[in-house]
Amino acid sequence: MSDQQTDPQTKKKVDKKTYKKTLNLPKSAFPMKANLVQNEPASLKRWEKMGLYQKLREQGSDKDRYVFHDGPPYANGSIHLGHLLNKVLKDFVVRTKTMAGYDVPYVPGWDCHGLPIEHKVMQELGESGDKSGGKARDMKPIQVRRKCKTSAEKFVKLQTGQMKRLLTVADYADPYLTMNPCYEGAVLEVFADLVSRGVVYRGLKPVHWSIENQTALAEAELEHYDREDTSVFVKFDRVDGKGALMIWTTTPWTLPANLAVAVHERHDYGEYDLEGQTVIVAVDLAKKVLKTDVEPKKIYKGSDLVGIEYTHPFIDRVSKVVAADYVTLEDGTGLVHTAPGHGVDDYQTGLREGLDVYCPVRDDGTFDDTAPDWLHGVNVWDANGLVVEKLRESGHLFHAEQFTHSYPHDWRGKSPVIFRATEQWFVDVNKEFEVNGTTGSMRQRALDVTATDVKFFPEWGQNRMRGMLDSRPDWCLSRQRSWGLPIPAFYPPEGVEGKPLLTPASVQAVAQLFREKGSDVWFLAPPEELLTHYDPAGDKDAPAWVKSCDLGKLIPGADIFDVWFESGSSWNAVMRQRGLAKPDDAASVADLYLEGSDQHRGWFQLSLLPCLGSQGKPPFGAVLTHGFMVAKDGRKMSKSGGNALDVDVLFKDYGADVCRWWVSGLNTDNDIKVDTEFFRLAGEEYRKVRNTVKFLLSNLDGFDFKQDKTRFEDTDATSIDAWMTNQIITVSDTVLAAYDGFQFRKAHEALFNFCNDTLSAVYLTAVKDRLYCDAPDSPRRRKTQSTIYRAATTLIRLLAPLMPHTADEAWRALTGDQDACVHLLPFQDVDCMKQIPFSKDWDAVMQARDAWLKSIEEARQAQGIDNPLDCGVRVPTIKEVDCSSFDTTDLADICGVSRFAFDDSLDAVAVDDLRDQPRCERSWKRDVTVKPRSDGGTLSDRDAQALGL
RNA sequence: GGGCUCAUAGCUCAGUUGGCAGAGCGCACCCCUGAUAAGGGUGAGGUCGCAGGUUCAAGUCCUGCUGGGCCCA
Repeated sequence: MSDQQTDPQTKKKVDKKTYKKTLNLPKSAFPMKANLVQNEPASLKRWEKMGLYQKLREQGSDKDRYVFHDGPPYANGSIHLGHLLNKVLKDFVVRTKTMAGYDVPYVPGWDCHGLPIEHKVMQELGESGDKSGGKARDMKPIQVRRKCKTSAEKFVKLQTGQMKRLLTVADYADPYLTMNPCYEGAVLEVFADLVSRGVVYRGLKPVHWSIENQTALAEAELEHYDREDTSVFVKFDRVDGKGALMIWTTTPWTLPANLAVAVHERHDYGEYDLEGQTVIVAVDLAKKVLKTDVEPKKIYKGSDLVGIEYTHPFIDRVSKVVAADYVTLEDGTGLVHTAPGHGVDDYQTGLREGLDVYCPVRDDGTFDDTAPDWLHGVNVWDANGLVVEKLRESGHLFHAEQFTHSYPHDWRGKSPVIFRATEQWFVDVNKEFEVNGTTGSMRQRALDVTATDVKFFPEWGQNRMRGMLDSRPDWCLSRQRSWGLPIPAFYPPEGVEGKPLLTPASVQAVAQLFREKGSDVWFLAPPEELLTHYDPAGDKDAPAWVKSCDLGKLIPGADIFDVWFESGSSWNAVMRQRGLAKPDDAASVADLYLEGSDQHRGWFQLSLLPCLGSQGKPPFGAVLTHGFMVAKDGRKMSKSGGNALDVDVLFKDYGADVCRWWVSGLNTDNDIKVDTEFFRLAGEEYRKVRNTVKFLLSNLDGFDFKQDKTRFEDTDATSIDAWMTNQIITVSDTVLAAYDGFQFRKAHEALFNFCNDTLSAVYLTAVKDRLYCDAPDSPRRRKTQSTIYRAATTLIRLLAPLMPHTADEAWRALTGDQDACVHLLPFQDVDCMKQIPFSKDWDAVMQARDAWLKSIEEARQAQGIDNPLDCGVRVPTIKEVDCSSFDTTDLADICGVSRFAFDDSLDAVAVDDLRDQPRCERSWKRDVTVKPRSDGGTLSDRDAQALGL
């Protein structure tokens, strides 16, 4: 623009520009645009280069330790939203406890063994076969295990990258993997402790059994196809001669193993006349079963029937009616044939009622010699017809029909499977044992610590845990698979009778070997080598046969552990082994476990039981749980439902700090609704916070806190800066208390309101005038900058656990030091700010401000005044407040007007139109001191002074 | 079917021991243009899932129901 211009319009613009150059406008290297997608990976690299995790450990060496233990996700697939939530919450804990002054080592881990990996590997190999030869089903366990290990390693690597991308701080250089030799050894040591307590036993349990492959199958190895079977209605004669009980079954071959009839205590049952005999059937099913409209002669509750005795239709045996709450009125007769050796429900009922787990069917699917003669050696499918014929002959068959239903089949052989009781290893949860001078069963100990020693967040976790402990059966530890930790049992050679070898010493011996060589050795080495560290002569617990037997003749068991036993021993395999646990005399091994609420039954309970068995105390002092992700409509989220969000896409679209900010704002106690819209909203909040931080920083340009900070005098108690300082103290106290109680949402809310309202809408808007227009080094401006500095240092540190990249970026801008790192610092100590005088009258003044603003708005609308700076206000004095001690410039600034005065004669706010008053060309205020100055401009005293006029 | 749990403004949620329904976002209207892909002000919005009950008084306590979620069966 040319200086030659003489047009008055243009000249005015030139003048404006001239004054603009004299202002102290905000200036900062901290950009408004975050560009998280590019800049977050750079932060990651910076932290890795400086060795942040190691530095924190060095700094923490003299601090109290907070023992937080990571539960291992399964090393399969990419991380999903549930992992994102879980890992971010854990990182909040790690970072807030660290900044609160604790040493918080945090070892991430992965669950590497187990069926899902083995299943997937088998499927991948199944059809085409492996290059090294042989199809999946012909592969040896060791070959399968090698494939599984490779798969687990691949996903550990993938997930590590994703978790790092979430900006979580953890010992990623040395994570724990449940398949590592030292981990495996440590699990067996826990097992050895349980063996020494006498709670490990071998018993019967029904499992899905493939007759074709003569093996147990897991749920995931089943495929369901339609199959035609004979369903039968059978009459069981009552011992008291008062008629019969009518049962229904689709598996007549299981009738030889019938040991009970189950009814529901609350259902109604009726006595009906049937072909001259009295039969009992559920009232609601009578018409369907009996195909008549007859009314019952008498009606009973199920509970009335419990205890009635009946005789087996073709075996000389008397059994009883029992109660079971799984009995429904959808199919059958409401009276359920119960064979504990052939069904899971039946088994549970049998356990409760003290029935035998009777299974007359052998591995090959044929009946053994405990079954009636006419069934010996007959396979179960052929037995169906024989049983029906037998019932028909004896008059116990009421009705039989062909019927098609969905039935489980072996996923490899495609043949139908059966339920069959097999021998498995169990932990007895009711057997009392002694440890550390206390006596009690695992169940009782678990209930006791749940009731008194362990804290639950939210509190209802306690009820949930108790309910599950109350009803849990013995823990079945064994699985018939390849990819897992072998149960180190040895069986006697053929021809030798005796219990398997499984003693504390023998388990310890194998533990030592696994530590040295890994559990693969179980599948490779001969038994005498597996027992290298074992001395039968020195083992008082060893079965007699072992002492006189060549160790090389022993038969190593083929079972592996339930993976839950492995992850449930992590308190030992990770925390104790690495010296990270609380002291031995502490009430728990770790302070905190934090997982989804599904883990009440899973990892929490299955860590609690082994730890109580081994150590006599719980693994955790507190249990923190979060809910599950659901779609926007509150429905379950799933890949197959097509409503799942991909975390990699979220990183790309929003960045980790925005995702983390979103998590911090959630109520995680219950279900969590997810939608991309919510990430967009979190992004908008993030920008608000970021921009507030930017504005703080940009008004500290050229300000050095050490040199330029201003002392507050007693008379400053009513200054706007004193008010702001008090707000800083309040938000710090609020947020730190929230962090301490894991209430991240509360911290999020307090931080957002602090940025959005306290800083942006009130304080920063009010002090803009003095920051821009006062002389750069004026005491008033320096006092405000001192306050802004205190706000920045406090706020950035409080934000650091939630948005580590952004806080770090802001911290480097604040200090001007590119090597500074906020994550090595504690939270700002605000106690020193409490020295600054503060007037309690501010509460009343700020409350009055709301009313003042409302009046100003109304007056502006009524009088057609656009700009609030064209207003002056006079307000009544506030009751119980020494109004004269307040600076009217501060009060004008918090209202955004040019003039402010208290006027005792008023009873309402008076708003004056100042448009006819001179306006300062520099500050745009219509102050009483505005007049023409020597430079030709019209300025207020303050502005003239700032310019040296 | 059972255990635990949830339902408050369009959205996300606060609502201690019963005592006049709150916040943020969004929306509407307005201002500012010296935080500018920013900033500020004002305002509208709710039969507290449904039906009973206890009480002077219920979002809050009790019972039942409906619809979600986790874990079991």
